[in-house]
Formats: sequence, structure tokens, C-alpha cells
Amino acid sequence: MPTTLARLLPALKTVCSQCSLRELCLPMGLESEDLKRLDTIIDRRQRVTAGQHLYRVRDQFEALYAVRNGFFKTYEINNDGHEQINGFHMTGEIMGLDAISADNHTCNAIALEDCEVCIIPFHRLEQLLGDIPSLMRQFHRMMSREIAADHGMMMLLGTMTAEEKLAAFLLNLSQRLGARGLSPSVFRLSMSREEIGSYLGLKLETVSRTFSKLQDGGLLRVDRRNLVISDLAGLQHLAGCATPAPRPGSNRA
Amino acid sequence: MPTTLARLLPALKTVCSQCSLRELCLPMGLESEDLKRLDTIIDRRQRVTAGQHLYRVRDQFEALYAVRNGFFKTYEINNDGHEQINGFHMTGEIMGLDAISADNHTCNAIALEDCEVCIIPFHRLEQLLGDIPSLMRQFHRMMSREIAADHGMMMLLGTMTAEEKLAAFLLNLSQRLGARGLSPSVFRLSMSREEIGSYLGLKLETVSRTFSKLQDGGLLRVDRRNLVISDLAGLQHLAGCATPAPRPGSNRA
DNA sequence: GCGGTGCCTTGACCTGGATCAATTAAACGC
DNA sequence: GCGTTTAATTGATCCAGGTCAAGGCACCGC
Repeated sequence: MPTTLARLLPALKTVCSQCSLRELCLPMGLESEDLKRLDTIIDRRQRVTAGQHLYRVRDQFEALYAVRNGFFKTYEINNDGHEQINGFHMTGEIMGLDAISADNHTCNAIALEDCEVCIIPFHRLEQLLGDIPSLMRQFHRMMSREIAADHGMMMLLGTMTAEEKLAAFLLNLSQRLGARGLSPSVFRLSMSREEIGSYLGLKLETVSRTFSKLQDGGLLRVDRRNLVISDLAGLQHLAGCATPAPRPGSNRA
Repeated sequence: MPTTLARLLPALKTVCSQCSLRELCLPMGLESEDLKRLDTIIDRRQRVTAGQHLYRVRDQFEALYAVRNGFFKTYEINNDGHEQINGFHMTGEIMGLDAISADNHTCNAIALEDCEVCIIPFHRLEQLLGDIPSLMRQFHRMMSREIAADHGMMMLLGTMTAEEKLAAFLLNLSQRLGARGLSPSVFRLSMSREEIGSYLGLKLETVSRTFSKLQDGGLLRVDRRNLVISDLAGLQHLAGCATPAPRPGSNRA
């Protein structure tokens, strides 16, 4: 058993059927009968303190994780030692989908704040998918959404300028926070400038300069990690208006 | 019905159970009993001539497509009119996985050569997945592999130089051709310099210059679209040795 | 309070790849 | 065969973002 799984808290009994996030997460759209069956396999939570890994590259793949609260990043290190962040993950989002094919995790997941995740044992989930068509549909939607989001990210990395990238990134965060009932215009960044840069294919100095430029343009205010978006339409214009309408469960940047 | 589906050739009767690609494709690892059940839903092929679209953004999503032969690209156009190629798809690879979540295609697929695809009606496939656990597993592996490949692509776009990008791209092609029993060192590129550039986040001039540089370095020979890899190890070194071992059904760059 | 540490900002300069432009060469229609 | 078209190469110049360097400022332990 990987060390990262060692600190299970049996006291934390989860049930999807009682979870306030169920319409954002895997149980979305499930009948109460089927929700109860899901409860039988997703019955454990795990706490992960800020800075701790949930899993690492090459860890045996056993479970998917749904973020219950907190904020994660997933990243890979390439052979130059260069870190690339694949995604930031918040409440209701599923991590680990990339590991299914290889039976091992292909990236690292680390908590940027104190977090809690629901453990979804994958082989039991697959069994259940065969019995609950609506759950299977939702699962496939979530995987597909990840693929589409990654394609969006490839577009961002391949074709956008620093300003466009940062605008798109902040809008995406704003949207996902909004979909969770939080303020879409005033929030705290959980990640450093360097981490934003790693995600967007920029250096931290460029991220910092670009923040300053957007601030000088009156689009937002930043003070360290506190952000206020003051001109949403302006940011959207900058990002190419490519911001899709927020949807429950919308995933990734 | 989308125009792109109009030219069905009923004469082309497909059966997975007879297909030489079955160990690269969706039927991988299936028992003959289950293969027959797959035959009942994947029973049509479609020809797509070079330059013709198989589907376009916003087309209703009805089916996945397995490439039977030929070569496709999938791409998106962003709001600046900038094209980003998401992937090149060859024999045995599945296209359309990104469309499941939205019920509409989120990218365009166009044939770079005369192609033939097998039509996989998605709702019928989902029904069958519930009955055939090994098919479900293989389907999930293929989706997951796409996610992992996209993460690799994000790494490439975010952290690599032009030379590293091109080396990694050519090695990926080489590997996938090799896995299909074709020469991994002598092959013809089906795409233009501009398309390579769009995929790698470079301009066509840079792609051309980088080819020349690799050629001058003795790593390969290019003449228009004909390629000979003469120093595989050298290319791998350049690409950061990040080339995973070729596996059947390995997907995407 | 006070030194240390980690993050962030800003300035000055440099460079990899973009841009603009000219040339060559295959492929194609007739 | 001979224009026309399209793809590719190569050169010259430019600039967005990288790199290097110097502070600044919140936060922490003591």
C-alpha cells in the first residue's frame, strides 16, 4: 500500500447520497436508489494536508479520487527536470483518470491547501458501472470532459500570448468557483506565480509582469494572492471570448 | 444526419472478429464470443477521401470512429482564427472521444489521405459495455490513454524547444508506425510543415529550419515528405529520452 | 523587536522563434 | 510541353518572453 494511502481516517464516513456536492460530482443525475448503491463503494474519505502528496508517478493505480474540499495540483517532471502542471483540481472534480490505462499513476498529485478526498475504488466502480447505466454515462462524460479540457489547454499553450493565457486561466478559475456557489470575481489564488507559470508555459517573472499589465489596464486588482476581477467582459475579450458557459461539474482549465 | 455521414457504403461490411487490426483497436483482448457481439453493432464502414471532413465542430455526436486505414487530423479553430491540431490519427485509433460529454463534436476531423473508418454507434456501444466487462475495461483504457497522451502533449507544448518538439513528434510517429508492422525508420509524412507546426506550437518556417538542422546533425534525412531516421538514439536523446515503450494500440503523439 | 526566508515585483538585457520576403521545386491542368 | 499553383527552403530582421539581477515585503521563529 502506498504511503500516501496510509493515513485513512475511518471516522470520516462519506455517503454520496448525503453529499452537498452530488450534483457537481460523479453522482450527478443519479436516482436515490442508485445513489445508495454508490454509497456502498465510496465509503471512505482521506485527509491530505497542504504540501502532502495524494499519489505519485508510478504508484499503483487503485482508486480515483473526488476532491471533497481543498485544492490540488497534478504535475509531471520531464527528463530535463522541468515541471509541467497538468491541472488544478477543486471540489467535485475527479483525479486519477489518466492512470487507468497504465495501471500506474502517470503524474503526481499534491495538496495546495488542507484537503479532503473521497476514495473511489476503481475496480468496484467499474463493476457498478455495468449495473447502473446512468452512472456509466456520467462517468464517460467526466472522462470525455477531461479530454476536451486538455484539448483546450493544448490550444492555449500552442497559440496564445502571455496575456491571453493568463486571462483565460483566471476566467476559468472564476467560472469554476462560480459554479460552486463562490464568488467568481473575488477570490484567493491557491498557487504561486511559479505554479501558474508552469501550468501556462510561462516563467514566473512573466506571470508577475502580466498580472501588473492587466492591473494597469484596469481589468483586475491583485495583491499577492488576493484577486479581484473588476472587468469581466474585458478579460473575456482578451482571452478571445472563448469562455464556455459554466456547467455543473465543469472540469479543469 | 450530418452531410459527412451521407456517403455510407453498405457494401463495406465490417466485422471486428475478422479484422486484422483487432489487437490494436477496441476489440483488443476480447473472447471470440464477445467479439461476435461487437460485430453486431460495428457493422458499417465509411470511406473518406483525402481532404474530406469526417465530422465538424458542433455536429451532433452519434458515433465514435475507428480508423481502419489512412490518416486523419483533428483540429480546432480558436477565436483569432488560429488553427490548433489536437492529434493525428492512424490505423486502430479511435476518434470522437472528446464529444461524449457535450453531445456535440468539439473539434473537426479531416482525412489527410483516402481513409476508411469503422462506425461505432456510441449508445449501442455503451449498452454493450454493461454486458461485456472486458470490453468496458478496454474502452476505459483507450479513453485514459488519450488523457495521458494529452498530458504528454501539454508537457511538450509548455516546456520543450523547437528541436525537442520535432524530435519527440517524429519518434512518436515512428513508434506508432512500428507498432503497426510498418518501418519505424523510413516513412512518408502525411502532413505539411504547417500542420506539423500547428500541432507543435511552431510556425512552418521553424519546422522547416529545424528539419534542416536535424539533417545537418546527421540524425535524419528529409526530402519533402519522405523521411529516413538515421540516428534513432540521437533523436531520443534530443527528445529527452521520454519515449515510452511502444505498446499495441498506443495512441496519439 | 529582529533577522531570516520565501514569494513577488521590477529593471536591463538577450535570444529562440516569429515575421516578412525572396527563391526553388514539385504537382497539376490543359 | 508550359504556365499556374502550392509546398518547402532559406535569409534578414524583429520582438515576446526568457534570463539574470536587485530589491521589497509579508510572515515566521525566537
